Amino acid sequence: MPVQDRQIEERLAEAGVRYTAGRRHVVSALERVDGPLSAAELHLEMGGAVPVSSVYRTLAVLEEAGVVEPHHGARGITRYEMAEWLAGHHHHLVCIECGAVEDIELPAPLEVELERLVGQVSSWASFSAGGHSLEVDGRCARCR
Amino acid sequence: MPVQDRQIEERLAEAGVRYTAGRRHVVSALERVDGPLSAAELHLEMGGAVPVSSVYRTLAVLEEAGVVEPHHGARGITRYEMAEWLAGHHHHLVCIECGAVEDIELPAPLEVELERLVGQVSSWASFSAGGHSLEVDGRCARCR
DNA sequence: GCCTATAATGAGAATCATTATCAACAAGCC
DNA sequence: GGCTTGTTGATAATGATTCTCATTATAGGC
Repeated sequence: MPVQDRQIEERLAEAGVRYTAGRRHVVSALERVDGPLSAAELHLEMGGAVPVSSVYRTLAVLEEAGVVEPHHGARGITRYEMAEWLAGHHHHLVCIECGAVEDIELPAPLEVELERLVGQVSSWASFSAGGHSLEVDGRCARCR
Repeated sequence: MPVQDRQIEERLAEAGVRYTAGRRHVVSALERVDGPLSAAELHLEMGGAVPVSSVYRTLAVLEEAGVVEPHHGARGITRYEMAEWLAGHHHHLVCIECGAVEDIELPAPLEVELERLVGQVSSWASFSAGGHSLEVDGRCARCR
């Protein structure tokens, strides 16, 4: 229904896959919550509507199509959130205790500097730079 | 022998643990290579001298004592490198393909800006900020 | 509407990094 | 020497993730 959904459907079509009910479920759960969610958390968030096994597969498909982005955290847990072009560019506060992640936006001037830097990095190193993300590590309110 | 080793020994003593041969092995392997290493990679780097099981335990001890820092990557793999106070502050190029990590240093002016920002963040969010790290994602030379 | 080819799903087994367990061992101390 | 406590190595257990495969849904062509 929302504009986003159209864009997602298109993106999936380009990738040659369907935008099925299960996949819509996962996407809308990710849109509902802000901050990345793991497969298990998504499974819960959807009240068990989609089995864990399918959540994993769906996330892989969505990642492949560039609809979601992974974020690797402590204890081998991978959390996903809507890709930058859908959710906007932002950075993360990561709790070193429980792995929870909060989104933050940088003041425009600093963001501009970062952009410029990332551009330079690409030429220094033999490295084709894509995105960038600033992670601030610390302890969240609950773990303090 | 090097100054570093003294500092590490002290740090471990403060934590109430010994700086044993196995632990020295792991530390020197981490110092030898630049960029973070996983338990398995360390095991190899040391030619199997220290069994994997002990590598994991050693890394946990070293992390607890603040001698090394973890870096969580794709496929649930955690890589470790010498802590900031031993290796200097730096940032990472992360290959989204193979998970390899290269270290980079930021130009001083940008680093200063970052420091300032991280300080502010701590007050905005109910979050006690510790370190920060900028991750630039892309494809490394080998995976290109 | 009905078939068929193909994509997608669910349940459970398999994999792989990591963690815990526990018996054997070493270091420091009386 | 014996005691206490920290450390190690081998192996079993755990937990997130991936794979497999039989079943089900979907899109097109008729």
